[in-house]
Parts: sequence; structure tokens; C-alpha cells
Amino acid sequence: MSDPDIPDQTYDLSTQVGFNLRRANQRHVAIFTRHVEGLTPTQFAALARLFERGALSQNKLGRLTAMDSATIKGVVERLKTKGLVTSRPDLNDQRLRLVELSAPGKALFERAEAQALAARSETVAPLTAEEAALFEALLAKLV
Amino acid sequence: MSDPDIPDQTYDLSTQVGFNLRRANQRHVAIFTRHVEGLTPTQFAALARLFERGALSQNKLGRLTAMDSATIKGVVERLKTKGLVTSRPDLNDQRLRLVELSAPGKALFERAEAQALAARSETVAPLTAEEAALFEALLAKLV
DNA sequence: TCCCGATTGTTGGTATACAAGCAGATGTTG
DNA sequence: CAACATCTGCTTGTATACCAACAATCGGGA
Repeated sequence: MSDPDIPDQTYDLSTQVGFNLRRANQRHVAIFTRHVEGLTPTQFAALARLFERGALSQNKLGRLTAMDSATIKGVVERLKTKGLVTSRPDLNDQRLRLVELSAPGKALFERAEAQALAARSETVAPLTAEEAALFEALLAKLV
Repeated sequence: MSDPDIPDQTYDLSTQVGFNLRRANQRHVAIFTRHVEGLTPTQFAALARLFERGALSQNKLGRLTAMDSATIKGVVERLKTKGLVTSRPDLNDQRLRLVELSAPGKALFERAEAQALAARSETVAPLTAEEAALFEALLAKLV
């Protein structure tokens, strides 16, 4: 996974953490894309939240998946195009649009869950089990 | 830094690493943006590589900064618009476009370096020095 | 020398990601 | 109840990020 063009030692230290966070994320997205057919990581995250919580307003769903309102709008739109979610106005609060999993969306998520698990395994494969647990704990402090 | 809307314990475990990598990267970009005026993290990375290596072909610069040819093209274009880099054809190999720092680009990078260092510090601030070193070492195995 | 595979840069398309500004709906407070 | 701040969702603009396809160029081998 290491590119001989990118030196490990001589790289400007001041940017390493940010640069490597970006690269690690890129690598994970690539792995996820190979494992999970038809869903991007963000789309999968949205489905996961809807699966665990049921109907949510679009903005609330965005907060739960770390996307701002402009981003979640596009994600929901594409999920709707695929028939995985539906959206309808909230009758009690006319500002809200309630987003909900469709039956195909629920079925797809349940299949995708195992694939996402495989992607996670491959992502942390360069680490031992102990290292992976430690890394995840430290990473959780940085979000 | 933690969002009460995003539960720490009950979140679907299968996506945690990828989801948190994405969030940690988002947080770093936000911190970087606050600290470094006028440069995105990717633009800074490109300037850093050009600073340490001198003139580089566009694709080579892309590989050194982990961007594909389509992405690096846009980055170089915007850096050129800002007058921070120049580009010219390579006389020995007509496929190549050599990209090089301009004097203002070099000056800006040298100022930005300290700011990027501050951004790095804030990014790992939730960790102790030992934890940060460990995290960086583990992260380096994942890129 | 001719051919052919590999590399470079470009383009078009899709998908995040965020800032800023907007209108409509809501809720609170004087 | 009326003024006001807040929230929601939308839109525009900018910036990654990657895939796929393409033309021009280069390099090596028959």
C-alpha cells in the first residue's frame, strides 16, 4: 500500500497528521467501494442511521452522519433516485422533510452491513488486533 | 468537539473506523482552514512538495501528494491563478508539464508552514504527547 | 525502422464537502 | 399578540476526489 514515490521519513513533518489522515481516508473509501456494491460510504452511513432510528428529518440525518445541509440534500436525493429511501413533509412541523428507509433500502442495508464489516477488516489489516483497537480508541478522541 | 447527536457507544460498529476516519479528516480540514490563510490542505501539500523537490511534472506532483491526474490538474490550475506556481512544457519530454514554485509561492509556503504546524498541534490536542506519537505511528501503517 | 505497450495530460461525469445567503416556519419573549 | 431569534431546507459557488475514455508522446523490442 506504500508508494515508493512518497518518502516516509523525509516528508515535511508539519503536515504529516493531516496528510496521512487524508490518505488513510482515501484508502478506506477505495476499500469500501470494492466491498460494498452500489453504495458510497456516506450513503451507507445515512442508511445505517435510518435503519437504527427510523424516520428522521433531513437535517437531523445530516447531523447524525456528519454532513451539512447542502451535502445531505444531495445524498438523500441520490438515495431517493435509487429507491432506497422516501421523503415526505412532516405534518406537525412544516419546515421538516422526514426521510425514511424503503423496504428495498432496508434489504440492501442488511446485505451491505456484512460487506462494510469486511471493508473495515481490510482497512485495519496492516495492524494487529491490539493495534487496531488502540487506533480506533485514539481516533475516537479526534472526532 | 463531540456532538451529542452522535452517540459514541451505540453506533453501528461495522462502520466506525471509516466513519471516524472521515470525521477526523473533516475536523482536521476545518482546523487547517482556520489556521492557514488562503491555502487548502491539498494546495499546501502541493506547495510543500514543490518546495522540497523543485520543478516536477504535473502527474509526478500528483503522485507525491496523493492526487490523481484529474485532481492535481485542478489544484495546479488554482495555484497558477493565485500566482503561486508556474507551469511550462518539458523540452525533453513533450508529454510533461513542469510545475514550479514562483517567488510569491515560495514566500507564502514559508509563512504557511508555521501555521500548518499550529493546525497539526490543534488537531492532536485531544491526545497526550505519547498518544499523539502512537496515533501517528499507527496511522502511518494505514496509508 | 516499425510497432506496440506505457505514460502524460485532458475532458466529462459523478459524488462528497463546506461557506454564504435566502425564504418560510416555528417558538419564545416582552 | 407582535417582534425576534432560531431552525430547516434550498441554492450557488468553490474545491477535492475518482473513474473512464481519449490523443499525443515516448520507449523498447521485433
